Parts: sequence; C-alpha cells; structure tokens
Amino acid sequence: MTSTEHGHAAAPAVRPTRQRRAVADALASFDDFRSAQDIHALLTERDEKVGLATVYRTLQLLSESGEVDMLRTEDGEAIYRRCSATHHHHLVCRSCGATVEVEGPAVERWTRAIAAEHGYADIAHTLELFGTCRACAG
Amino acid sequence: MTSTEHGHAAAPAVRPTRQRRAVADALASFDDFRSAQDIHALLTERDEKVGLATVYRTLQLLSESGEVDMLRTEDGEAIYRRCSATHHHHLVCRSCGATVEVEGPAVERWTRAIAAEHGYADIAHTLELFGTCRACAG
DNA sequence: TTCTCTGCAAACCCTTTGCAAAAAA
DNA sequence: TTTTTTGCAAAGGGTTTGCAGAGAA
Repeated sequence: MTSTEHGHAAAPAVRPTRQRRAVADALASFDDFRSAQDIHALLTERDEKVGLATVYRTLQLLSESGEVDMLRTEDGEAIYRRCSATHHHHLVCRSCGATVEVEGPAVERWTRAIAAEHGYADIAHTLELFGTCRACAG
Repeated sequence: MTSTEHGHAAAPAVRPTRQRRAVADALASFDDFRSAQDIHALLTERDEKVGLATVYRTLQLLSESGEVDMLRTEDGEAIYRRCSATHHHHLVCRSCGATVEVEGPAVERWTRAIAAEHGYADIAHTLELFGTCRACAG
C-alpha cells in the first residue's frame, strides 16, 4: 500500500484547474491586499469566467496551505495577498490599503520570552499594524 | 448662545438609559473580549430585556467614544471589551482558552519606530499570542 | 469510470436600518 | 412638547454550502 493511494485519512488530491490558475495569477498581479470580491471583479473584467464561490473556495485553500496571507479589515472583510517566504508582519494603510511587509526580530524574541515566562509552549502570534500612509495623510 | 444649546453641528445629547447601563454593566462583568451577541445573550439570561439592535448601537457608541476596545476575530466577528487603563495584549491558550494579559513596552516602541520609518501616521496595532498553557501541555 | 471541482442560487450569520411607539429632557 | 432611544422586523453584505453538471485523472 502506498500512502498516496490507500493511506487512511489521505487528503484528496488537489487539481490544478483553469479557475485556480486564474485566481493565483490575479493574486500575483497585486502587491497589496485585496478582497475576494475584488479578485472576482478583476477576473470578470478580464473575461476569465470564474464563479464567486470558486474564488472564495480557492482563496481559502491558498490561505490554509500558507500560500497567501489573509487578514481582516476593520469592518470584517477578509483580504488576501500572496505572501513571501519569510515570516513577517504587515503595515497597512487604513485608507488606501498600501502595504509594507515588516520584520521584527525584536518582536519575535519578545514573544518567545513572554511565552516562556508564563509557561506557554508552541507559541504563535499575530501582529498587524495599521496607520495612514504618507500619500493619504495629505 | 451657549455651545451646548445652540452650537451648530452640536452632537446630540446622549441619554443615560436603562439599556445603556445594562450593556455597560455587562461589559464590566467580563475581563475578556465578547461579541455583541454574547452580551445580548447574557442580558437576556439575566432578564434584562434589551434589543439586539440596541446592544449593537450601544457598543458602537462606546467604541467610538473610546470607552471600549473593539477588535475582530479571525472569522470577522466584532468583539468588545471595556478597556483597561493600560494598553496590553493577550496570551491565550489555544486548548483551554486561559488568558494572560501581557504588556510589551518593547513592542509598542518597535511599532512606532516602524511606522515612522515608513511614513505611516496615526498608528494602531493588533498583537495576540497563542500557545499551549502548562496545564494543557500535560 | 471515478473522484474532484465548478457554478448557481439559496442559505447563513453578523450587523445595520427604517419606522412607529416609548422614554428622557 | 420636543428630541433621542428603543424594539422589531426587514434589509444588507460578505461568505458558505447543497447539489447537479462539468472536468480532471
């Protein structure tokens, strides 16, 4: 028995479809965070017909597999962006969405220290910064 | 003319009602973040009849006036908490939910520095830590 | 063929809103 | 009385889901 064919609890194969490629490509054409609806609109505009539900399902998939970052706007909307390989956080303009990836070795260190101090193991953390970028501040 | 009576663009007077007191009290009885629905459920359970819409409206008001903190869960739900005097973050056990409030002067400083470096103003940030607490680690 | 994926439309869920009745000033 | 609030129920808006048909393996 091979694990890919008969392993119990094997994850179903993921098939590379036109739609999934389209969503991935759309994501690749942006530098900042976009909502599922934004991406669907872009695809429609490009005459790449992909159902909205499929866009949502694909983004969810990509997000779970770690290929895209997902975060929430102030009003609860999910926004996505292809992510780079290294662990980092985001500095997002709350007005125009312009995003800067930032790294924080100090924060990572602080995180581990705090966790250890309180006896917590297997630590993860979320950290996002919001502000108004120079252009939007006027 | 007095500013409170005839000032143009004067904000409407806010009236202290039974409902608003009830929501504030409910908030005061929690140490952690709760959703509007949680609070409404608590009030109902206590036989304090307050409409769900009123709970939402009141939380919004409190949030705007800075008396409560509002943030979003991973799945987009708004959660509220009376804000304590000091700014802090949470270290949450992903297994049992045990929460420790932690302060991070270093993080706050880092946040401001990063924002300044990239020209972002009016900075806010979210930071939450997740881990497994000693009890749950076994 | 078999199993996954898609599209559509309906369902969901949290949240907001319109409006007439109730309460505060 | 005038003005703000409330409650209800309906509407909104993003997101998810059921299911039958389409497509990949």
